[in-house]
Amino acid sequence: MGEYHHGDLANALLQSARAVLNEKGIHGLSLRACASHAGVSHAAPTHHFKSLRGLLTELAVIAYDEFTLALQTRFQQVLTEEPQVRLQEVCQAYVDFALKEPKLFELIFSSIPLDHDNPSLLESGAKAYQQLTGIVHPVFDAKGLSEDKREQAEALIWSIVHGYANLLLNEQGRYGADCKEASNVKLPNLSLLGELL
Amino acid sequence: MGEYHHGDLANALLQSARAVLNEKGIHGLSLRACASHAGVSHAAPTHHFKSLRGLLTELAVIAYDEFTLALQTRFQQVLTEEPQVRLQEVCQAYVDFALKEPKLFELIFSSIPLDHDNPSLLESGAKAYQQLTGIVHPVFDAKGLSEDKREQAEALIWSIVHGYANLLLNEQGRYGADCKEASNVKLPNLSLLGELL
DNA sequence: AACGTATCTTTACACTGTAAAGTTAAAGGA
DNA sequence: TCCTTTAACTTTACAGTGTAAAGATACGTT
Repeated sequence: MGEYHHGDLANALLQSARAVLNEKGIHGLSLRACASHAGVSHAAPTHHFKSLRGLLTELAVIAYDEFTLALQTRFQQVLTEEPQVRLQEVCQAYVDFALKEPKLFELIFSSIPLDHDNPSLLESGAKAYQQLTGIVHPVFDAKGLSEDKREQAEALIWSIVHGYANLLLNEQGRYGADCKEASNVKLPNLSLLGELL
Repeated sequence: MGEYHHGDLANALLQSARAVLNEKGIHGLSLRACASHAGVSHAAPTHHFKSLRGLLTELAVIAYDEFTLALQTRFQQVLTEEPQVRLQEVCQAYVDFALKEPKLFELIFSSIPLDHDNPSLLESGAKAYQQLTGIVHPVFDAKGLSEDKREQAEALIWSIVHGYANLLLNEQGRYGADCKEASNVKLPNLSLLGELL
């Protein structure tokens, strides 16, 4: 806890990593760039995170936590207790997070190699998942579905949101970041599909 | 067209790239590994593809074409002309392709840097998109929707499929490739949402 | 005060993409 | 046939990367 040369380099490096990530993108991020950004030697990170993958994993934990918090906060801000309205609102929060923190979102939900057996990551990931299921459950609970059908329905719901966010980020990555005036995109009302399918 | 040392190195390299991609994954693929796999010097690819990005871009073109073909083929195999049934079937083909060629799917739909202004890529990408819209359109055509609503509905449909495929690949990448007995996953019937939302 | 240890730096190495120059083979014209 | 030009590679070289190992330094503890 004492102050060495730097004080709390681990967190400083995570912050640097986040900065570099947002500036250069995931594929432009390098361990040495993070170190340089934090003002330390290029081998310093190795001591705090075993490897680049280790650093990215810890950053993913932060991402998961912020993600969960964003959903939770939005959920609590909804005035109604109508499950359907709450779901729609949290789905919108899901999309909003993806647009507000595209790189962190990508870090979590892409194939970038992380330590997927890291306890912190597992815990934060589980919490996020738990948060999600806790929100969809009430929507289908009262409808008297079989376990099977309910799981299918939940999978479809999250597929919509996740796919929507992903496709948005794809467009954004390819045709410029402001093609949709970022973080102001409205997810269509899910009930629209109810009328049509 | 004449035979030099190799004959058609460009295609050989693409094939090698595909092999390496499927074996080592996208983040394990290297230009030098492709060259070595094709039995040529490490700098040979540069002459045919400007860079690694160039090679991946050409491989993405192949991926797009196979993707489009897969959807098209499935579409034509459907016996009914019922738009809704056809849609479900093509959506299943979408998911099947993602599971059968996860690396190619990832190559296309992830943030891996490609030459997104490459004419071949633009064309193949456009054809894929055209194939997709051509299939959803009939589903909503007869329903007398506003232009706006129809676009929203289409976006939601593709979000479902795309998100479903992505989430599947995520699971697969993390918890082993055979956690769902690959390429045998049934996309829930979309009409399920119609009953519930 | 002195030792041990955590924290960082220096050095080193294998690997990467890519540029540049050298080499070889095919092609085309006199 | 010979010569030139050009395409298809190889060789060499260099900057950048992750990471391991050893050296230096300041802190905490006894």
